[in-house]
Amino acid sequence: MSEEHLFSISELAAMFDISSRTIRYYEEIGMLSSETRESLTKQRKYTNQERRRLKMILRGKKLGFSLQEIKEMIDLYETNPEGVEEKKRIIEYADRKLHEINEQISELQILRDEILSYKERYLHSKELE
Amino acid sequence: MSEEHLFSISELAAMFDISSRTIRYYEEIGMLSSETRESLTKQRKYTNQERRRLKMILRGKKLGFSLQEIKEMIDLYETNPEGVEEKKRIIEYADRKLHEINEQISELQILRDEILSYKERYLHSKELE
DNA sequence: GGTTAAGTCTACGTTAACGTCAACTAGGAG
DNA sequence: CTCCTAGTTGACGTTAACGTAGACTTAACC
Repeated sequence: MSEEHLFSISELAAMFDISSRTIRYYEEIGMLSSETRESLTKQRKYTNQERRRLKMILRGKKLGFSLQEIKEMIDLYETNPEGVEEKKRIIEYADRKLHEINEQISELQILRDEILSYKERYLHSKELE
Repeated sequence: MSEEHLFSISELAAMFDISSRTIRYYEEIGMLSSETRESLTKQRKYTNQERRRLKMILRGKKLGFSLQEIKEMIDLYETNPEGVEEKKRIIEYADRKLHEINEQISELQILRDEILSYKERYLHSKELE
């Protein structure tokens, strides 16, 4: 519809501060598709859709998930399921992930509080100043 | 002081559901010390202190930190610093980590909300039932 | 006293997630 | 036409975080 801007590989790389190789690697393992190749040049072109996908991947990485886990999540996210069985499977997967994430959040909060109280104890020991 | 129970390597491994090799590896790279070796047998023995250290390492891993990052944090945690300069350095490090952790928490919350709303949309599409 | 269990050390193997390099192509800029 | 830039496809290299296998020791059990 809209005049969709297409990104080159190095544009995307610069945008997210990663290497082109990384992007090609994600394609290699099926996490990104460069549907749109400049037919003559064979150069990869990325849509906004693909850019968002990449962003999701990188967020996942920042959160400590492996590329495989991220792939599962995104694939699920983009599949629309056939039949009740698969729907159930997806819901269960989502619930498992939600549980994981909640645990991760509360452990991070604990860690944060530990660091905070450590820092406080630390600031109040003025022997050296 | 107290009759401290000493753990064997496989006790610890079972306790945290990891391999003995993993524990030896952590020692190899200086993240764990088996101070106390059974002098005759040369077998590693771990104190409660070491057990807690291991627990911290595994928590760090669950949260997506690399062993190196975890090492830095724990080392800092267990160092008591010499001089004002080092104190400042440690406080700054703590603040950076706190910032990182807060970001990670809020990104996880966003991810959680996304999954939740995805799941909701999903549950309310009854076409297939 | 022979076997089994638990541990030790050395050392090579493995997987994920890229880095790096070489050889090639296609499109402008001068 | 020549050079430069940006991109392409192999293919081999690298690092973290262990796995695995072999050869040996010590304690324990029958």
